Amino acid sequence: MNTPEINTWQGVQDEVLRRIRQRLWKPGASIPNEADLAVEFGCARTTVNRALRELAERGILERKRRSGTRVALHPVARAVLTIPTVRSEVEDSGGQYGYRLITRAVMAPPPAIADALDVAQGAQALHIVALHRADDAPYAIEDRWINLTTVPQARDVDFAARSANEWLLETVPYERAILDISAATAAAQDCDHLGAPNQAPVLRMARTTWGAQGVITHVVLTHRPGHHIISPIAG
Amino acid sequence: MNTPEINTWQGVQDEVLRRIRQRLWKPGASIPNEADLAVEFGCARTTVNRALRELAERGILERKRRSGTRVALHPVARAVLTIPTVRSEVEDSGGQYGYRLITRAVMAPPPAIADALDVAQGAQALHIVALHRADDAPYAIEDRWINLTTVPQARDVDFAARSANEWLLETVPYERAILDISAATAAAQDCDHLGAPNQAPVLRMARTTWGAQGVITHVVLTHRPGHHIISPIAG
DNA sequence: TAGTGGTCTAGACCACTGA
DNA sequence: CAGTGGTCTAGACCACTAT
Repeated sequence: MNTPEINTWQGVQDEVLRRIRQRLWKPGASIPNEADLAVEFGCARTTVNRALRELAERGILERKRRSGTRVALHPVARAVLTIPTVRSEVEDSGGQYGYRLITRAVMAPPPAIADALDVAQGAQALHIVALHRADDAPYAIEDRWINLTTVPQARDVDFAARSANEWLLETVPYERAILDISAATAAAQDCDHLGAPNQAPVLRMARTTWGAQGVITHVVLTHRPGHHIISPIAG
Repeated sequence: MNTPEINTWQGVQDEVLRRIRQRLWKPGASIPNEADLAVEFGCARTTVNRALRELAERGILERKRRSGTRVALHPVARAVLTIPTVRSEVEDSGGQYGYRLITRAVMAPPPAIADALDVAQGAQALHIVALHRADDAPYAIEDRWINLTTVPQARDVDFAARSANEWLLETVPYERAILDISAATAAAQDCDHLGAPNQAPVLRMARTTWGAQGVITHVVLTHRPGHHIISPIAG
């Protein structure tokens, strides 16, 4: 059997995926080592390595030194959520974006927020509530606390025209964040702003963001009822 | 100024990230080309390439042939949600997993489901409702439709002991899927099974899965009230 | 200890694309 | 047309780990 040469990493990856999907290589089973595959495909080991490394990162293969490469028994599906700014989320779906500041105040946050911001109880922080609109309809409410210890310059910014998110992205480099998605019943005040019926179920996305100095901000986005987060899952 | 040699791709990546975060390389600005960086760091261009390629995949850099590499102006944050089986989700958090089949029937799905499954209106499909438990408390309700055209062997499986998800993962190779997260009010029946108060807000995760032959299954997981999806966001 | 994947190197050719 | 990133190659050494 004369297999034609496969000498691109994409080609190798496709062929490996095919063998896995057609169960020529079964879940849990070992596959040939890189050197052997390189010989079989007629390419360099580097090329095989790149193909297999990516599949391992996707969770489709499991690799260990010395013991070799196996087809993952229970591949863990991964959904990559892109978290755009609300502005680009609205504009990318063809809507007209609008922004309105509702309140802005320097005050001591409630204990749960102080905890999330990693500041002392009673210390002051900047609290911002704003409404995002799409095509003149309410889209989401942003309830944000900014840590004035790590981002002191926020004290001098009025966020009347621009969302704090965009300002922060440009001003303060962040290193990592945590996203927390949950369902909740819209508070009476939120219903007002969102024009939603009382007690409507809404999607909440809370995000805490860290920079080099510590927590930068904690924000809760409450979307209008009926909002969906849709994302592809790689196979 | 004698920069010490950086000759690992991780080292190059760290150094590049440092320069971006410290604004030595500003958002939107071009950075030196691969060959120059390789000379500066005292390593091979391949090494620089791997470091920069990964940063581009993460959305931190934007690369184009001929015009070079720039620091992304609006880096798009990405959250990688791992979608485990409910079993491992429960067990990994230290709980005791339980499963109970509620109903199993071959029947014609409602139009919306027939559409999602990509089968003709009136065609039969396998409908399964099951309850997942954690430590003897209800955890989530699974409402699943399986396409009997693409997965005919499901007709002969009773899903009394094992969740359909686990059976499908082992039996039918899938190629891609779409995830849809939303908030809803628990239906009266769901409240019964989940032991939840009426009208409680719940998180819904709907998933449609494709294999080589077309749609395999469409499943809606309704989590108990108070469920959170938590995920890191890479910076 | 030996076999596997992880990585680096130096060089090469190619594909794309802006000037 | 020329400069950039994208990729492949052949070879090498190393880190880890099952035996």
